[in-house]
Amino acid sequence: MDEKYFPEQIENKWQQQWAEAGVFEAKENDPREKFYALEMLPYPSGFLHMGHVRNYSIGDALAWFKRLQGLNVLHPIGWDSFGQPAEQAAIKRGVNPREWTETNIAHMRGQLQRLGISYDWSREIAAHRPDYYKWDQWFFLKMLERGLAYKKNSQVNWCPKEETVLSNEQSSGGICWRCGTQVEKRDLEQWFLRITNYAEQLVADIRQIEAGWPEKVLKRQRDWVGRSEGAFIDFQIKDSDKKIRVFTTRIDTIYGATAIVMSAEHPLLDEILEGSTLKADIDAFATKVAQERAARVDEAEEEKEGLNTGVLAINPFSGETLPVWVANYVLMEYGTGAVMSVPGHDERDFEFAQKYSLPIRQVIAPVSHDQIQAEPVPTTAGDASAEMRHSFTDYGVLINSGEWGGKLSEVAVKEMADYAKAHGFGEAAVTYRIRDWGVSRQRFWGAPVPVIYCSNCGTVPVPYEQLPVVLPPTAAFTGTGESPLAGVPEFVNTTCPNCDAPARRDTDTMDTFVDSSWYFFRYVDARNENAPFNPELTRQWTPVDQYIGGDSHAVMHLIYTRFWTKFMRDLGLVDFDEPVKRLLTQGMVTNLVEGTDEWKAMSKSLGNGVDPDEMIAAFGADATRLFVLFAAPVENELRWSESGIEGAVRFLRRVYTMVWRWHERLSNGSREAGASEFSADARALRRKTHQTIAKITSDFEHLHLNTSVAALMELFNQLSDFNGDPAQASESDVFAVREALEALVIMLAPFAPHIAEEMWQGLGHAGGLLTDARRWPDADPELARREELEIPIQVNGKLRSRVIAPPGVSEDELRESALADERVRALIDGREVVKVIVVPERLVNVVIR
RNA sequence: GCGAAAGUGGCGGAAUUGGCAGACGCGCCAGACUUAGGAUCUGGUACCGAAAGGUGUGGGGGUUCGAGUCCCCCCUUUCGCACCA
Repeated sequence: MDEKYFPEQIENKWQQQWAEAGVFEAKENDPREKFYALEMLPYPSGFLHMGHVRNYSIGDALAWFKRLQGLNVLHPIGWDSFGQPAEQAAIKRGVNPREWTETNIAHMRGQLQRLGISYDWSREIAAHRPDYYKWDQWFFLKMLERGLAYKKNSQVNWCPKEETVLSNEQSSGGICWRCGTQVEKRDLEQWFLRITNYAEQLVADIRQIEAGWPEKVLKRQRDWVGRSEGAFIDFQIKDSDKKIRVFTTRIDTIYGATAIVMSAEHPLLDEILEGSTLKADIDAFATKVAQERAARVDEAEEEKEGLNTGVLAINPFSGETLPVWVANYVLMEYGTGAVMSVPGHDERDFEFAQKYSLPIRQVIAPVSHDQIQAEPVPTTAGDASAEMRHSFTDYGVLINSGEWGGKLSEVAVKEMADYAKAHGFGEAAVTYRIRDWGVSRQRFWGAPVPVIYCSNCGTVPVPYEQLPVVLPPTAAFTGTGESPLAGVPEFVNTTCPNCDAPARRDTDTMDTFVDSSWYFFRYVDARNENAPFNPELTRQWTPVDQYIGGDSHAVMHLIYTRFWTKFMRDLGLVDFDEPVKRLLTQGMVTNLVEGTDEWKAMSKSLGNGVDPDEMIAAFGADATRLFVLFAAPVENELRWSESGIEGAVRFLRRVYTMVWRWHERLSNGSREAGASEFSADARALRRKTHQTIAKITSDFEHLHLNTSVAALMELFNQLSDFNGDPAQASESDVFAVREALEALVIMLAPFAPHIAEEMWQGLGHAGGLLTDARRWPDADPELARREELEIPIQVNGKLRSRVIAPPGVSEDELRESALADERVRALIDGREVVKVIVVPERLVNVVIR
């Protein structure tokens, strides 16, 4: 090692050695316990940003830790390389998406390598290459075979700016998830995947991962699936054989229904209004609602509006006739697109009824023991609108409900659904908010949908042996909204696999979330040409032990990949339900926006970005990574600070200098503890060493990396205090220093691997830190134990003194020495000692009066 | 509006089961070495107070010998959801 710390030199040296020795390449035939550490694969935009650096530094620390602990670690990386930016670049600047993407990947790979992230590059994948997307297509065909992929003409979310279809998740809130543009609705033939078939499992299996996933992610997933238990009820239309089906979670309130309210988009409307003089009005209303919804910019709720259709429906329980309304607050996308309006017991219905003077009827009374009822309970089934100021939405006891009166809501909910089923006008039902996953994209830069349309045979799947359906080299990027592939005759025109007649290919490509739904299974067997992966190998490596990424993927990616895993399980490719055991959603990296005092996520448009390359050049990869991990807990926002990173270099340089001072003495001296006794200082150093080992080892369990770094600094500080002259040091001192310094170097490796390797070598070790042997030190609890305890003494809860006591001191002894303490005696003099609380080995509290 | 999480020095943040609040770092102050210091090293650094001592974990109450930690009310911030029947 050199006397001075030159990060660039050391980092180049070790990056080269690691690559040559292939130390990060995971081997299958390895008997050691496996660990799969995974970070979300990046989109190759061209440049790494600090969010990536944080993500990969966390993952790398864990990967190193597990390797040093002697585990067989799989730590791969790849590229989410299909997607819109490449195509935008093609449209705007005429560059070829493939070349653009490959150039970006090459650049970013270089950046990752300069950061020294310990990836197994031999398993690198890229979604845009035919050897990868072939398997997207393969999975698509499997879905098709099993009826999980289907085509339907549907209203889809359309982003006018990006000229493409978006999934429901991608257009959440009516705006495009990428560009923020107001989303429109369009009618298009689209491929869908039946994720709804798995809705129940997506909720139920959450309990398998509860322990390892952040609750906030699971909550969002539960909300997305939106499971809701209730009942369907059919309301017969008066003087007609048509029925309106409603979904309700509160069938117990059905005697309180005073209207049926349908969505303005409800397909049944046309039928039931046939010949009605109001039809034109209703149509106009429907158009208006659609427009208002599309134009809604602010997030506020619209005022409820509705229109009476003049049609009447019959309440199957009470036989009563109810008016049928349409209203803007009933959504076609949820439930059945129609509700029974129970203003007495539903806030929205209440508001609606108030506005349109519909009757309000109370049919549930609160079950209260001693509490005065807030609302009067009418004894007749009359209109209660005058008395009620709010709806009463709690469960209670049924009143004004015919033969059901007196039953508790909980009971009625079940029995009334059974009754409806027995009489053929409804049944208990579970609905879900989640809808099927629309995967068609009118895009060039994606995996082509492997389907052929033949005028004789109809829709024909591309035979497996003809996969992959390869993208043409280029196309005309007009940005017209039609897939550019439609303008490439060599691609479109083909022959029917069935009858050899001329036929046309599907010109849509798949949503890029398809690529990322299964990519981490491909890492396991990245070069397999005959299958997406070998199930034997996935059995060895998956599920993923720890997945790390931003929480922006809490719903889309992470729900799709859970769905995909369940599908692969049904195909027999994997034998578990959940792909990821533990998930960490790391916080954002923010920086001050110039001219303000606001911390915002780094971005080009705000001009507050920090270039990782510049940081590496100025401070080194090790210091950059160390700072990123030290500056904040991994799940918190990380506020960038240039002076903070300087502190990290300072620390590394100090450690390096200390190793330099000792390295000759340590690499020659005896490795035995020797017969001589340890001095008090040496014992204290050893204590700190073993305490630190214990602390960091357990911190890794919860990825408390910031406190691990702090512990390393503490150990170093104690070493500095110990120090002394290496040439004069006794054998036992040398032993204590070696123990501390070697532990420090090894435990630094997950945070700053290059300098750790360099120092390890400097301390006289050949062959690098990573071998098959378990190198992580073990904490010896005996050595970590304190020799004497400083026990705080409180009087009436206030700290007044301290006494020194040996470990294992008895409660009586502690009490005695506390009461004998001079300062305590002065305070209790002339007062009555009420009691003395002794917390063994920790604290004494003398209570006086 | 609903839901969740969080509020600790000038800043980022530490603090097993309630038991010494402020670890570690940044910044700042003083000193040393220096032609110089935005390098390095040493020491100091919650607040008030000359000191003794007192006060302190968003605010108010409570439980307890003892509360950053537990309970209740309120305030603020961030995030998520937004008519889900």
